[in-house]
Amino acid sequence: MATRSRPAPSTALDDATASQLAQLFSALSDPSRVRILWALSSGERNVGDLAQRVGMTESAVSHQLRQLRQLRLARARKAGREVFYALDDEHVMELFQRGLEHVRHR
Amino acid sequence: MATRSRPAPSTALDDATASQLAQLFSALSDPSRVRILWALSSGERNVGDLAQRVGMTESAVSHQLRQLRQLRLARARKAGREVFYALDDEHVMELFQRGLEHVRHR
DNA sequence: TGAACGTATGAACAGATATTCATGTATTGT
DNA sequence: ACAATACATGAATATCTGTTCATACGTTCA
Repeated sequence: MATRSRPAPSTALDDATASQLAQLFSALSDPSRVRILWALSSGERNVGDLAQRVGMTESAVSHQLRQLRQLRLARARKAGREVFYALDDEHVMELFQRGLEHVRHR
Repeated sequence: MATRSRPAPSTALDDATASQLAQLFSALSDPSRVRILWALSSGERNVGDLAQRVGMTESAVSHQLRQLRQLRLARARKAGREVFYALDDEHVMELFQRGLEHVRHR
């Protein structure tokens, strides 16, 4: 059996990249946003729907969604007077899965 | 080609788990901690060494290391008057890799 | 056109967080 | 025993962050 190799960062991490990484994880560092993103994992949702699911006011949800949009974690699609939000890519859920492994594995 | 399936959370996310997830990501949401953890990825380091590498005071590093210890992201090994820190498991670097994919992929 | 609806936005406030500074504790060397 | 070293800790402070509240904007319906 081969030795289990590390993920191997191999290279140095410059300040800018460290900040970008931190910013990304920062978007996932709040329970409300985690629940919003999780709710989006099952498909598009509009703001009111999200607000109801996560138990927040629409305003609070809207504020958080803006942040998620800016970090390209969620994207918006306008339809009439509603705005449907969706995950922008699969990375978020992958991060959640990894995170859950750590949390559950204590 | 088969349809690319989602990571599929499948189940609901209770508040406690959402908070735990958020707490984990919160530990990775600061540039200083990111750099500390990254420095640890190449092996054990003592506090002074870390402080020098990331350009922080030993006190500041020590404060952050406590947090990382409490969240089981880093562990300490005392040797004489030095304390060597190391990553507590591989999950962190896996999360960093995924995070970098997102950051670099825009 | 006017009212109702869905969402966004800005200001304000409360709570969280990172760093600094001063000090404390344990260990080593003389 | 004393001084120096390595690290930890608590308090204080400045900054950041999430929510609320009031309000504004765009859309639909009557």
